[in-house]
Amino acid sequence: MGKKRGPKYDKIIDAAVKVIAENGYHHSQVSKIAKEAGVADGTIYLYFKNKEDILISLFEEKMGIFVEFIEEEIKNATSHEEKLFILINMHLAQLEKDHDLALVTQLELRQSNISIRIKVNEVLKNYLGLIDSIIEQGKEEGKFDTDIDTRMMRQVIFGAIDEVVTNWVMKEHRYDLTPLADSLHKFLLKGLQSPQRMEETT
Amino acid sequence: MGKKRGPKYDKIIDAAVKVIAENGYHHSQVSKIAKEAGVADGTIYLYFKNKEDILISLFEEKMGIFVEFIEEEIKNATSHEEKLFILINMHLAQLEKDHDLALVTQLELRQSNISIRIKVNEVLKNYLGLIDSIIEQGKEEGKFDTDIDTRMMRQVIFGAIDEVVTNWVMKEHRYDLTPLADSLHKFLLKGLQSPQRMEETT
Amino acid sequence: MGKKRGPKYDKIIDAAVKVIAENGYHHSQVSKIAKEAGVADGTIYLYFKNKEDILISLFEEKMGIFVEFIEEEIKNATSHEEKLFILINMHLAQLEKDHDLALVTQLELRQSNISIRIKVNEVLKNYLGLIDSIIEQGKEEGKFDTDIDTRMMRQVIFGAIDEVVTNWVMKEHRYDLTPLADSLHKFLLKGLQSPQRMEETT
Amino acid sequence: MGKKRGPKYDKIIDAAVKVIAENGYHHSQVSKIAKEAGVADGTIYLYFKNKEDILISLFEEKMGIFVEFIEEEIKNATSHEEKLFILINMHLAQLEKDHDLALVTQLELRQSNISIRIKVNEVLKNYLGLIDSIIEQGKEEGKFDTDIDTRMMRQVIFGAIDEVVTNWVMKEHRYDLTPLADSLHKFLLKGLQSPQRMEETT
DNA sequence: GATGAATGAGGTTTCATTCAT
DNA sequence: TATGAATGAAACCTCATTCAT
Repeated sequence: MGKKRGPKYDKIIDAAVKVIAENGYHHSQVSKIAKEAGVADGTIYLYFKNKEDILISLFEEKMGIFVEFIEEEIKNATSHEEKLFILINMHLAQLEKDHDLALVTQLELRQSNISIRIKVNEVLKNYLGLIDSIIEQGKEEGKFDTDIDTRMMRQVIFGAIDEVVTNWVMKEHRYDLTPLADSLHKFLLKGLQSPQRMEETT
Repeated sequence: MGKKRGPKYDKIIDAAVKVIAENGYHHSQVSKIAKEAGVADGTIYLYFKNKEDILISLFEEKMGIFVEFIEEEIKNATSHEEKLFILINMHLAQLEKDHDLALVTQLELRQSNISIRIKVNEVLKNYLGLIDSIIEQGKEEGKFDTDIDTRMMRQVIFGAIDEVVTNWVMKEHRYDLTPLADSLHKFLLKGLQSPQRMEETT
Repeated sequence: MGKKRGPKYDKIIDAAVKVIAENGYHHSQVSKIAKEAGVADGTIYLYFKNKEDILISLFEEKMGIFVEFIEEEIKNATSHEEKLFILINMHLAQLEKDHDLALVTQLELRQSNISIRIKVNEVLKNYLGLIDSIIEQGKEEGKFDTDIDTRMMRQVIFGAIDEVVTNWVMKEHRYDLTPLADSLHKFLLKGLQSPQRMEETT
Repeated sequence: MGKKRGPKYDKIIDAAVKVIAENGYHHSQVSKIAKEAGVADGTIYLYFKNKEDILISLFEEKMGIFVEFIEEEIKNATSHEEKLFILINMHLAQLEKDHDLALVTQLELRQSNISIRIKVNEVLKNYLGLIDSIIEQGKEEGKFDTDIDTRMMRQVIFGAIDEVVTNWVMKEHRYDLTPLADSLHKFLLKGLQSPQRMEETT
C-alpha cells in the first residue's frame, strides 16, 4: 500500500492492460505481465500485494483518471443537458481512444472473482455520484420529473451507456463509438424529462 | 447434441444452477455438480460435451423458457406501450421469482470466459429481437422517433433493465424488484417517444 | 481419511521413504515421490490430504508396525530385564534392517515443521507406553528404585536409545548397531536398579 | 570468517535467536532478522556468508559460552561424581535460564537441513569431550565399569539429558527443569558404575 | 448407459542473495 | 561500510476430462 508509485508501478499497470487485452484474463499470468513490464516476477510483489491487487489497482488508476477527466470537463458546463452530454460523450470517447483499456474494463475484468468486482463497484461510486448530481440538478431546475428515483435512474443511465460500449467492444470496434453519444443523450434526456419540460422542448 | 434430453439432463442443469448459486462460479467443480445431481462425474460427459457446454445449455434452457414466457404474454397485448411494459415486468418478475437463477445469470455466469459469453449473447438474440419488434411497432405507429437507431436502442433498453436487476442481486435482493417496472417503463417510453407523441401525452 | 488403503497407498508410502532417504527431505518433491511410486502427481492427493499428510502417514504406518512387532515379541518374555532387552534389541534391529527408514526417521523427518513433529510424538506415545509398563513392572517386583519418576525415565531411556541410533545413521551406518544392545541394556538396567537389587546382583 | 566480530555481529546473532524463538525456524526470513537487528538486509552478508552461516555461528557462539561455562565450573570439582553432577546441572540450568535459546536449540534448529546439523555436531564435540573425560576419570579411578564403550556412553548420556530438555521445551516449560538434575545424575551414575563400586555405595 | 479412479498440465508467490549507489 | 530494491528459481495442488470396467 505505502510502497506504491515508483516508475515501475505504472509500467506494471500498463503492461497488465496490454497483456490482458491481448491474451484474455485467464491467460494473463503474472510472469507474462512481468515480462511485458520489463521487470522480474518478484518485482511485481514489491508493488502489489497479489495478482488480484494488480487488477484492482489497474481499475482504480485508470478509472480514477477517467472520472477526474469527466469531472473537469463538466465544470465548464452549466446546464444539466450539457453536463449529461459531456458525461456520455467523454465516457464513449475515452474508451474509444484506448481499445485495450475498453476490452479490459468491459469484458475481461468482469471475469474476475466477486471480491474484485465489489472493489470495482466502489471505484465506480464516484462516477455514479456524478450522474446523481446531474439528475438532481435537473430535478431542482424543474426540468426532470421529481418523481423519478435518482438511485434507480443512475443505474439505468449507467447500464445504458455501459451496454452500448460493451456491444461496441464485442463487435470488435467495427464502428465508431462517439457518434452514438448524440442519440444516447437525446434518449436519456427525454426519458428523464418532466411532462412540463416536454412541452417546452416541442 | 443428439445425446441430450434424458431425465438426467435436466437434473444436471438444475444441479448446476443450485451449485453455482451456492458456491459461486469459481468453486463449482464438475464433481460438485455431479454429486448434487446424483450422478457420477463421468455421466456428465454423456450429456454435455464439456463444462462450458453445461453453462451454455443452462443458459439456453433457462433463457429459452424465460423468452418464450414473455413472448406468450406479449401476444395478449396490442399497443407497443403495453407490450414494453409486459416485457419489462415479466423480465423483472421471472428473475425475482428465482433468486438462484438471478444470481447465476447476473453475476456468476459473467465470470466465465469470453467464449461462453459470446454464446450467451447468441441466446439473447431472441430476446433482443422481441425488443426490436416493439421499437419497430412504435415507430410504425408514429409514436416513436423514426430517427432512432433500433440496434442501439435495443442495447440501451436491455442494458438499463439488466443493470437494474444486477444491482438488485448485488444488494442481495434486499428490496422488491417488480415495483421498479413502472418507472422503468415510463422512462424508457419517454426516451423513445417522438416529439409529436410527446405533445400528445401532455 | 476414509479413502486410504488401496494398493497405491502403500506404494506411495514406500516411494516416499525411498525418495526422502535418497534426496533428503527438502529435495523430495511430490512429483518425485509420484514418479517413484509409478502414479500421477494428482493420484497422491486421492490418498493423502497434502504433502505433510504423506509424512505423517508414513510415520504412523512404519512406526505402527515397529511398535506392534516389539509388543508381540515382548509378550514372550516375563522378566522386566528380558523385556527391556527385547525392546532395545528390536528397536536397534528393525532400524538396522532398513537403512532408508532409519535415515528418514532419525534425520529427515525431524526437519519437518512442528505440526508434523507433534503428530509424530502422538504416534510415539504407544512406544513410550511400552517403556512405562516395563519400568512399572520393575518397580512392582522391587527391582527398580521406586523413587524414580517413570515419566522422566521413559524420556531418558528413549533419548539414550534414539541418540545411539542417530549417531549410527550420522556415521553412515559404518558399524553394526545391534551389538550395542547389550551394553545399552546393561547400562539402563543398572541405572534403574534399586539399591537392594544392586546388592543382590553382586 | 575474518569479517566477524563487529558490534553488529552480536546484534545479528541475538536477533536471530529472538526471531527464530518467536516465529519458528520456517518463518524466520533473513529480512526479519535484519529488521530485528536494526540493520539492512545486505548488511547481514557483510558478517555472514549466508543464512546457514548465521545459524551455525549462532550455535557456535551460544554453545561456546555454554561449554566454557561448564568447563569453568567443573574445574572446581575433583570427583567424577561431582563433575557429572555439575555438567548435568549446568546443562539444565543454562537452558532453563534462557527460554528463547532453549527453544531454538532443542526444536527450531533441528528443522534445518542436514548440512547445518553436521556442523552443529562438530560444535558439540567439545561438550562430548567433556563427558568423555568424566567417563575416563571414572574408569581410571576404578569406579566405572572399564568394559563400557566411552564413545557410546557419551552418546547415551547426551541423548538422555537432551531428551529431558526437549520434553521440557515441548511441554512449554510448564515445570522446573533443574530439579530433575538429581535423579538424572543418580541414574546415569548408577548405570555407569562398576560392580565393585555398586557394593561400596550400598 | 453408468461409473469413479486416475490423470497431469499449469500458475502464484516466497525469499535468499546480489550489487549499484 | 551500509543500504534495500531488484532478482528469479522453484514447487504444491486443483480439477476438467478420460476410459476400463
